[in-house]
Amino acid sequence: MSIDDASPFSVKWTPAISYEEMLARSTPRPDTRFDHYQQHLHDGTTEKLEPIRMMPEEDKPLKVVFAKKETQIYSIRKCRRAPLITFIPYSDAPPPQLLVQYPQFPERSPSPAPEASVSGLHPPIPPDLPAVRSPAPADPNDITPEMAIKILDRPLRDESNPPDTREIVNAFNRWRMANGNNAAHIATHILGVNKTTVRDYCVTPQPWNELKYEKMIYLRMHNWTRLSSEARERIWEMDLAKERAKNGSPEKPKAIITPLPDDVKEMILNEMRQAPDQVLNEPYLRQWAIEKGFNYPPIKNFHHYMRSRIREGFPI
DNA sequence: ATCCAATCGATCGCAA
DNA sequence: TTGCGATCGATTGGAT
Repeated sequence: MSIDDASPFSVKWTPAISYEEMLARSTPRPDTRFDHYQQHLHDGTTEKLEPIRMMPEEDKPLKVVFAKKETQIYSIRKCRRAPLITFIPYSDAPPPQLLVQYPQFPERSPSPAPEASVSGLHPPIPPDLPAVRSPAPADPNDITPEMAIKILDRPLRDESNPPDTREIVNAFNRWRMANGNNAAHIATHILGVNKTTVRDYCVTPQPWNELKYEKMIYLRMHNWTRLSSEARERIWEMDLAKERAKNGSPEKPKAIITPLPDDVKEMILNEMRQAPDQVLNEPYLRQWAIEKGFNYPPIKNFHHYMRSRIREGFPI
């Protein structure tokens, strides 16, 4: 199947397999489901394009955005008059295999905001705001990188009634798995941190009121998932890493070092002693942190640090 | 000055 | 072959 189009790039797109076939594969690597797409250039050569996301929207054709690695982003939005991908009904549910990688967190019981927990006196406050309106302009095309930063960093309207961070992570993971899960781009440009850091903070999201400076990561996730898909589409193509590095951009919040309590350190060392020859791998540590109710990143750090000490001959 | 929490980023092995 | 998660050394800098 090939489709002629009148896009600004004047290319022809050749999907090698159908979308249904791609879905049937149910691969846990959604970003590779389109890896057979290529563009045919005027000079007769072809170039493989890497898909970077899918944009499912109700009652609309599926949008797929391609990127030619490290060069230019091609967006189907730019060539609406001739959709490059045939109309495909998109099921909202990601393939089940994807959920295995990002298990849903159980709902946390009532809001942990202690100072605002006077129930019965007031009607229930609606959970935060419905969608990010301001400072986003009506037309997403008007969003500038500077505005995008502000949109993503927009504080909660009501800090005393914070969202459940587990719901934030769930929503964010649903979005990323349904949209190609380009982890590196999401982390670097949308959230402004390394992808390893994002993964670590998605393991055991702490209650909003207990978050320190890393609140920024969850806030950006929160704001991102609540944007209109048009605004997301627009912001996605921006180099926000560059924008954040600019002079005048809001400074990255400084880390607040919180030493692990000694008893927690001792528990980790015990885990390590129980399997002296074996590597305590990250999936195990993650599960352990979840079960114990500890925040994962410091757990991982301490374990990592102790392992290097042990290699240097430090006894445990 | 030292410890080590927080973060980054290069590299590896695996699965598709 | 490719991209991902996992691994782990390196770096930064907060806390004492």
